[in-house]
Amino acid sequence: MTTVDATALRNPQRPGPRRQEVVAGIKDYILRNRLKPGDLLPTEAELCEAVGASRSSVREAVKILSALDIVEVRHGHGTFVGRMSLNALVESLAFRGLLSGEEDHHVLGQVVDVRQILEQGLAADIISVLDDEHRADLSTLADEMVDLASQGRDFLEVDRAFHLKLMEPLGNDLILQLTEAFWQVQAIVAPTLRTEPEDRLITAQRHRAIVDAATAGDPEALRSAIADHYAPIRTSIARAVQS
Amino acid sequence: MTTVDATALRNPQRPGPRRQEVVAGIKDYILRNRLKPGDLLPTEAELCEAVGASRSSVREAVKILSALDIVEVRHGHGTFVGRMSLNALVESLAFRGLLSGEEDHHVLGQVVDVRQILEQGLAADIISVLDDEHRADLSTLADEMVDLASQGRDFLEVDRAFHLKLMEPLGNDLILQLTEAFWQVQAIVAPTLRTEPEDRLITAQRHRAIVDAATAGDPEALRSAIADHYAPIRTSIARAVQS
DNA sequence: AGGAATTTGTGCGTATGTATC
DNA sequence: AGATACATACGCACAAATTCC
Repeated sequence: MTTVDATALRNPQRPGPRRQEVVAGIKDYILRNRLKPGDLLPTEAELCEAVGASRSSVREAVKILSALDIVEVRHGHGTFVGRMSLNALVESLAFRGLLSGEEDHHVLGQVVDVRQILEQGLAADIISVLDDEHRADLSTLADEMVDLASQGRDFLEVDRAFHLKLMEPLGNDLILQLTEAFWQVQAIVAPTLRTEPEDRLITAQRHRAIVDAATAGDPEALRSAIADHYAPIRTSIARAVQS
Repeated sequence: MTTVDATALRNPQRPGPRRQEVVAGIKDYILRNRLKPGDLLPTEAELCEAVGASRSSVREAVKILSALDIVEVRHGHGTFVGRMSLNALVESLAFRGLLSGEEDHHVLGQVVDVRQILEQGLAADIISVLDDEHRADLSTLADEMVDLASQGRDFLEVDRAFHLKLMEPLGNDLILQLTEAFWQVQAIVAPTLRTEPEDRLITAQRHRAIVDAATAGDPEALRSAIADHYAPIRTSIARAVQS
């Protein structure tokens, strides 16, 4: 036998375009066989035979599924079930932001809004699940950010780690991935703004304030600290819109 | 002349796979020419010539971009700039939910968590921007839901309209689209649960309570009403996990 | 109404690059 | 290092859908 049984893929006559039948067929195949991320799929040739379509159609369908991270293609190796990450959300939103940017940065502003809403909305939960270890980690990250910022260096990766660490103890993968996704969108779109070095230092220090408020256990103070943390980029956006 | 000038697409030697160069090239083309959603792109043949790739590669690249709704292909008509909706998020998340479902519904649970967090996190803002017209609309929708539920009929579309209406006055397109996206994911994944008719009636009535709390202008009461509204589906999920 | 032109959709054959054993 | 299996890329021919004359 080959890699897997590919005969369970055939689906009766569906009206739509060929390529979309293949997309649905591959999805059905994954569901029917209870495949998990990382599992191997049939080869292109086997998929062709199974669904009765040509390589072109199968390839285009696989490309659509890979764009959604439903499958993952490794050149010369095979096609595997993907991790269904939110990369597609990042790609789509980031491009929308780049397209609307350059003049009016309203998409970037909306992303900042959502990030703030999520973190503020979770303030009470964050406090209630925060333990000493996470608090220490956050504190270290905040200190690193202030150090880097005071040296005039950027602290992108530390900032990313901080916001992920803040959400981590909640134990909700989706929230973690949304946090990551919106952070990435902002990281891609924000460079179209010119940011003042002073603002960067202020932003770094505001992370320190977030840790302090969380440590104090005051949800209202934490919500304020989070809002303050996003204030510099909001003013940057407002400044860019005026000019 | 043809549709547009396609000669501004060429991009010098990039290391990656051919198809990905084409993806980047088409993105650059859209950005460089400041195209907006709905604008026409060059034909496949023109794109091939512009980027120096074969039609197969161009087509696969276009399919990737169409999966992200960055472009939209209309058979026999042409390729256009897409609306960059969050369909990709829905597809990816919904499939993840279907894959994890059938036994443990933890993805569905996380989606419910996020929906609740967003609505609760925005409770105060919702109250502060709510005007009489929106309140009346929400009230009508809630009544419709109770009517339908008491007749044993489903009220999917009304439910969708209600949650969108709740977010609408905030004036943030992204929040609106995220609300829509998560609602759709839940609508796709939730049918793998068997829901009791009683729960549906209770859910309908809880929308009435949300409107009342928002009208009263009490943020804390609104947050409670929102949490209560998601309680039935949470118990359905918990019940399914046990069995 | 009808048919030609344009554009995307599909199928197939072949050659090449790449990873694994 | 060689062999095998696989995805990648290219080019052409024809089908299907849409538009326009």
